[in-house]
Amino acid sequence: MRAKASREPLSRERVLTAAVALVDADGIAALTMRRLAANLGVEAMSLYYHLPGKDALLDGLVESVFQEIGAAVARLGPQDGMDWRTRLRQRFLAAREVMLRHPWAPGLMGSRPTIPADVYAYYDGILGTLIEAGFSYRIAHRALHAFGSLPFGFAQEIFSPTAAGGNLEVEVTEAEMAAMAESLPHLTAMVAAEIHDAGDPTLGWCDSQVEFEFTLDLLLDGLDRLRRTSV
Amino acid sequence: MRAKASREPLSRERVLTAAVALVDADGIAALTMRRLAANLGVEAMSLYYHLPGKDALLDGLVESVFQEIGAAVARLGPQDGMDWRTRLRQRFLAAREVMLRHPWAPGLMGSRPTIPADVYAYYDGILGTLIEAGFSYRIAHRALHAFGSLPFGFAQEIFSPTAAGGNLEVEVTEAEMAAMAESLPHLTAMVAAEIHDAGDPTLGWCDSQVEFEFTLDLLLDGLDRLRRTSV
DNA sequence: TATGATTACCTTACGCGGTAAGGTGACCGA
DNA sequence: TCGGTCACCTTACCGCGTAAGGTAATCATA
Repeated sequence: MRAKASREPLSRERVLTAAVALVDADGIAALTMRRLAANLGVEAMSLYYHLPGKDALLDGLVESVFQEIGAAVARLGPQDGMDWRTRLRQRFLAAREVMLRHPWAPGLMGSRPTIPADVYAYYDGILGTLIEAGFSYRIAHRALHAFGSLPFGFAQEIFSPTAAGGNLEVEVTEAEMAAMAESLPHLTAMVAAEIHDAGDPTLGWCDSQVEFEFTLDLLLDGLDRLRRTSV
Repeated sequence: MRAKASREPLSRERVLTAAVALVDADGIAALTMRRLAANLGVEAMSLYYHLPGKDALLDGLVESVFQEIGAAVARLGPQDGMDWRTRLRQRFLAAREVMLRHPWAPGLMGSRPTIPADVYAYYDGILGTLIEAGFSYRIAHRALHAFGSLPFGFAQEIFSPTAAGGNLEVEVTEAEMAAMAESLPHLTAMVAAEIHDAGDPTLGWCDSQVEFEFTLDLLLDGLDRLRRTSV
């Protein structure tokens, strides 16, 4: 603790923390060098002393999220006795909780051209679990692909209203409803059958915890069956 | 055919066609109003007569891709005799061929806040196939979510090098390789076991036709099993 | 045939974005 | 004491999307 720290000096870490806070609060579009600097009580160009540029800032954001996932997974503790399904399930669900705190993360990750080093380590752990469970490398490799974005705690929905903060509330008149029922008979029937009474606003469009776990288990079941038949 | 068309007039369609061509050639980042206009032999502001703005242009790009998918699916012809699995499989694979022609499309779709109307119609067809096959609306609904991006012909990979045209060729020294083997034992073992000798450059990272079909069949198998047991 | 409206495109200009270049003062080891 | 490094700032540039308004050709109508 400094005696008279008239202002705490900047650092890559402080910049990234502020950036995460800014994006959590106002969305990814609000993240500009000038605005981030202002939030830190500094001029825009000062950020360049700690980060090479905007791209590095975005990469740093992704890095932060993965560190948060890493910490969440670490908090699960040792999982020696568990079977592979439970272990992967816990991992993915832990990651999901992190993503729910940062709805902008999926979209950002998808738009980044580089893969953070942490991700490789993360995947290595998943792969280790699969191999240990008796999967061949070939099947394990395909399993990783099949999982897609589940290891990161979200099911990738193509159009995620959260991305741009768009309003989900679409106003539908009665006439439009009737037209919809005609042109989209199955969808309207499904909505009617499900009613799908709102509730938990989660990640993407309609991506609730239930959907997430359904997909997860569907894949885990299928893989387990493969494992038992083909060794 | 006009007698002396000194210059074919612009139109929303012509603009979108040029935009698709531009993005196919130079990537999504190269799509600016000025550059697109220049390609059409016109000033930037002239585009605004045919499109409200850049967002509408991007929406138009997505729309174009979906129309291409629609056309590809239509070319499959009537599928009356087929079972549901084959029908969905054909649909998804047809969509995939379109996506392979436009590698920028997945990323663009993911970043758009709105859902084109065509998509609803497309999903309605898929849903109809599922219901006809005997699925309940509940399971069919979950199946739609489980499919994720497969109906659009791509498996969503989190980090797609195609998005920003990043170079995949990572140079790895021998020392780095050794360090990797230590920190990522399973991944290096898998790569060694698979060798995975390059070949077909497709959509995302390592997303080859084989991976795509593996995931697809894994989900279809799992759903079929659900269908037989629960109904 | 004259004229006013409409169409399709252009000119100018603004604010905001990232960032290159180069300063400036505080601190620090020699 | 004094050069050097550190941490931050000032200024400026270019490219972006686009608001506001202009203009020439075309067309409908009287």
